[in-house]
Amino acid sequence: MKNQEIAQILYEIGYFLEMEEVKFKPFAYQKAAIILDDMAKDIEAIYKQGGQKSLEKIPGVGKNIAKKIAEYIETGKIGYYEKLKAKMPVKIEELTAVEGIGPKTIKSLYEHLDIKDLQDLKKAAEKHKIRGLPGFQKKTEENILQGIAFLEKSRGRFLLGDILPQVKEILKKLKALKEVKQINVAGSTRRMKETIGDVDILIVSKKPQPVMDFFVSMQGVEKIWAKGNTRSSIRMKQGFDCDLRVVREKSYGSALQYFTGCKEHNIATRKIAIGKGLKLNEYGIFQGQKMIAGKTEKEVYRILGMDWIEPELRENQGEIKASLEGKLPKLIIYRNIKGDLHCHSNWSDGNNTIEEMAGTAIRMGYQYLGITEHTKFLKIDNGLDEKRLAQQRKEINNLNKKFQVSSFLPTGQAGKFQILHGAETNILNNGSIDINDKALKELDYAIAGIHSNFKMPKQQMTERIIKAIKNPYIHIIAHPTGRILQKRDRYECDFEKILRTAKEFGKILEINAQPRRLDLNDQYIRRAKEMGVKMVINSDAHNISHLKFMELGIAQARRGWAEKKDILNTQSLSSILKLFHR
DNA sequence: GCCGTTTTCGGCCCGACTGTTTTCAGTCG
Repeated sequence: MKNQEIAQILYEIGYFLEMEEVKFKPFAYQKAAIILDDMAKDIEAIYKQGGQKSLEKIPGVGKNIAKKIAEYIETGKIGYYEKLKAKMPVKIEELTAVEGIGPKTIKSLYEHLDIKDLQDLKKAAEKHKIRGLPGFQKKTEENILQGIAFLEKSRGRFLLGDILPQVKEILKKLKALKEVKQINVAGSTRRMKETIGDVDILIVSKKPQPVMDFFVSMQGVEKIWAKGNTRSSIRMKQGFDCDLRVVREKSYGSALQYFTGCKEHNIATRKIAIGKGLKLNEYGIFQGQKMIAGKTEKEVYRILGMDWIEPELRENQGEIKASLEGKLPKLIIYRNIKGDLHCHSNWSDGNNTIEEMAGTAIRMGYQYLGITEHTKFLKIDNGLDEKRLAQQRKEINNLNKKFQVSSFLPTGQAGKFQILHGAETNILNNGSIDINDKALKELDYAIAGIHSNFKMPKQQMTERIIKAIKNPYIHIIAHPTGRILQKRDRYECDFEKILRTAKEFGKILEINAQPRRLDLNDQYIRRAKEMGVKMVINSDAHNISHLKFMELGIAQARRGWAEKKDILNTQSLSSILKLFHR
C-alpha cells in the first residue's frame, strides 16, 4: 500500500513548512498524513476508482493535497516535496526520532554545522560542536547524546505491530502454494515479542524450488540476500529481513522448537535432554544415533517429560520448571475477550464517530465498547470538559437505544451490545483529576492516566499515581508505566507500591495494546497477576482499524502469564457494570 | 491548506516544561 509512503512525505512537507515558520499549513499536512497513515483503504485504489475528486472526500484532504497524492500515484514523486528537499537535504524522519529534536533544531543544525542525518548529529555532539551555537548549551548537547543512545539500543528492531500484518500476509501467500505442506513463523515473531529483529519462516516441502522462486519475487521484496534450495533470505521494503527455511517433515517439530527460541529456553531444554541421556537439536531428539522424535513440537516436549509450552512463554522465565511440574498457566486466548474499554472517537482526537466505532466492535463480536475521550487538560487533543461529557452521554444513550433494537452477534445468537460512557482523564501533578467528581459520577466508569510531566522524582510520581488510584471515581489506570517503545523510557515510580494500593482499593491496571506502548510489559503483568491485581486489555483505538490492536495486547498478557480470570474484559457486560458500580 | 449546525472567508494550534533566556523559543503530548 502506498498510504504509508505518501503519509511519510506529507509529514515531511509539514516539517519543512514548520522550519519556514509557515502558519497553519504544517498542521494541515500533518493531519492529512495521520489520516492516511491510519486509513484501512488503499489510497491508490480510491484514486484509480474515483480520481482526484474521490481523494478530496477523505477528511483532511482538500484540493491541494489531493493533487499531490495523485501526482505521487501517477509519477512516484511529488514535485513540491522534491523542491523543499533540494533546498535542505536532511533526513527528517531519522533526526526527529531523537527525543527533543524538532524542525527548528534540525534547520539550525543544518545551517550551522551541515548536519544532515543521525550520524552527522552524533559526531557533532560527541565533538562538542553543538554547545555554543545560538540557543544550544551543554545540557542540550547531553540530551541529544542521550536521545541517540536510546535510539541505538533499539536500532534494527521493528515493532511487532508493524511486522505482524506483513508476516501474516506472507504466510497466507506461501500457504496457498500447493508445494507447501506445513508452514509456521518461528523466532521472536512467534513468541510475539514487542519488537522483532528479523523474521524466520519454516516450511515443509518436497519441491522447495518453486516456493523459493515465489518467495524472492513477492511484492514488497527490496533485496535478495540469498536464494537457495533450503534457505532464502530477503529484505522487505519496510526494512526487516525475512528468512525462509525448508526442513524435513520428520524434523519439523524440533526445527520449529529450535528456531522459536529463545536461546536460553533452548539451552535449558537441551540440558534436560542431556540429563535423560538424549540429544536435542534442530533435526530431532536422538538416542545415540537413533532419532526418536522430531515431527511435532508436542512430542519433542513430551519425550523430555514436559507439557507443550506456549511460544509466548518461552523466555526461560520459569516456564521450564512449570512445564516439568505440569503447572503451566492456562493462558488467556483471543476469544475470551468480550469488549474493549478504552477508545476514542471524533469527539476528541479519534477519526471515527462513536457509531462507527461501535459498529466495528459489534462485528468483532464484542458485547461492549467503552468510549473514553481525552479530557480537558489535553486541549490539543480536543479534550472534553464536564459540559461536553454530559452532551456525549446523551448521544451515547441515543445510540444505545438504537443498538438494543438492531444488535446482533456474529455467532448468530441474539445478544445485547452496549456502549459504555467513560473518559480517559488526566492525573495532574498533585494527583488530582482534571474532571470534577460530579461529572465523573455520571460516567459508567473512568480511566486515569499520566499525560504530562513525566520526569517527576520517583517518590513524587508514586504519590501522584497512588492518589489517583485511591480516588473513588477512578476505576482503571491507563498505560501505567508511560513508556513508549523505541522513544521513551518508563517514568520513575515505585511499581510495587502502586500494585499494593491497586490491590487494596480493588482498582484495575491497563495493558494498553498500542504497538508503541504495550504497557504494562510482560514482567509487570506477571507481577500484577502474582499480587492478584486485576488487569484490562485495551486497544486505545483512535479509529476503527486500531481496534484490532487488541491482538497485540492479548499477546502481551500471555507473555505475562495472564489467564482469563486475571483480565477484566473477559467478563460479561453485566458483571463489569456491577464491578464498576461497586 | 482545510473546513463549514457561527462560516465560502477567517479561523485553526493549547499549555506545560526545558533549556536557554532575563522574557523567550522549541518540543511534546
